[in-house]
Amino acid sequence: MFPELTAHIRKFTSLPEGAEAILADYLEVRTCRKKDFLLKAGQVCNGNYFIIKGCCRSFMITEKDTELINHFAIEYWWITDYFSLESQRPSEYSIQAIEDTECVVLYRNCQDALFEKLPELERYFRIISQKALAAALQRVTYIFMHSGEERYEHFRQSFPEFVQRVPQYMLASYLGFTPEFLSKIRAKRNG
Amino acid sequence: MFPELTAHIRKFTSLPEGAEAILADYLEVRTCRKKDFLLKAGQVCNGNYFIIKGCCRSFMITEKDTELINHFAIEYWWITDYFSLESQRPSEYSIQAIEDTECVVLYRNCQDALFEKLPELERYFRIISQKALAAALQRVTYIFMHSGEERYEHFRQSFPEFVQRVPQYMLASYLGFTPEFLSKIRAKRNG
DNA sequence: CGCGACGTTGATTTGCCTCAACGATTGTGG
DNA sequence: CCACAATCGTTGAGGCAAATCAACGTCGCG
Repeated sequence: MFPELTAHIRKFTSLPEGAEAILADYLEVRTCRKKDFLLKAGQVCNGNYFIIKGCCRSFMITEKDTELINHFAIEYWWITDYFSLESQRPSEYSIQAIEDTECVVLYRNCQDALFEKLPELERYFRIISQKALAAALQRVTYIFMHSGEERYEHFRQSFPEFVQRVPQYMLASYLGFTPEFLSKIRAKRNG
Repeated sequence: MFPELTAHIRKFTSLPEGAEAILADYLEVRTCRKKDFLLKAGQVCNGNYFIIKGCCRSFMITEKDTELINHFAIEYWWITDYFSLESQRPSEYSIQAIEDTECVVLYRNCQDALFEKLPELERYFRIISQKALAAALQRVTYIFMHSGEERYEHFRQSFPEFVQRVPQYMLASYLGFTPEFLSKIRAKRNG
């Protein structure tokens, strides 16, 4: 049913016979077009989204009315706001497709029942959350240790294909500086 | 056996009869004095530490030979390096007590067996990891949205008692600026 | 075609760092 | 118990990375 997702789960834990059928009962596929929102700031987040094809971003609006991207997700990544999802309080973030996107949704109101039927998923989400947490902590230290130019260079070398997929102003936002500054970095490299 | 820990677990999930006895089989208490290391950079991290009393920090050494703190933990917080713990590869971080500290240790080589006996712990660690992940992502956006002065002010108001517990140069490191700069912020507030 | 979104470039400003010198406090060995 | 060193915090001068603001070129799309 969801071959990409089950393959991803099996990277981290085993699944019993018949797991696919159970997953099919509790998960949904959702498609959305570029610029559609999976979550709008102010709403309660009610789903966790696993990208099969496409690309999404999570961002918030700053006091100065500019967007600040705190997360991208491409194929085989989950994206959600865990704060809002678990507390069921309004989210400060929006999640938006930046390409036409197809994803598997685990809705919050199905989650507990699914975990009861398939306890291996607790383990799966524990492991990927711990990995994501380690990466997020690492990101903070990386930000403090390196200049904007170094961060861009590092990101470009780590995800060369991804840099082509998103507009520059989004990259700049994710990396924590202005589009003008990114433009100047690029000019210097090529000059 | 570990009343602080079981109370913490029960905040997030239920525990069966006899859970305390099982936990007692798999967990250890460890005490260490100020400046002792729970993990040194270069070693493989083999435990996850739940602080009962005291305070620890996790930090790395930058290229310029200065410390960069990426995490504090006080009473009822877990601290570890999940990257090293799960991959069993050498850690880039050190974890050190900054007060005399007493903690409960879950060693990596006991973890799987314990989770098998007490599957509720998978759920517990999933939930607290997701919360910590949300907080870490939030921290990045907060860093990008606010000046050093605003970050200090926000931290001070959020954790007034904690600001008293740690030396200023550690706070400055955690907040991502120099001790000199923190000193100037404080001078301005009091002036 | 014309408008809005995106990227570029330059001039100016600013938040924070670096370096250096100097008190205050702590702790440690003689 | 004192002397001295090490650690920690403060203050000031000068410098740099990156922001801000503004103007302009280009492309895609309704």
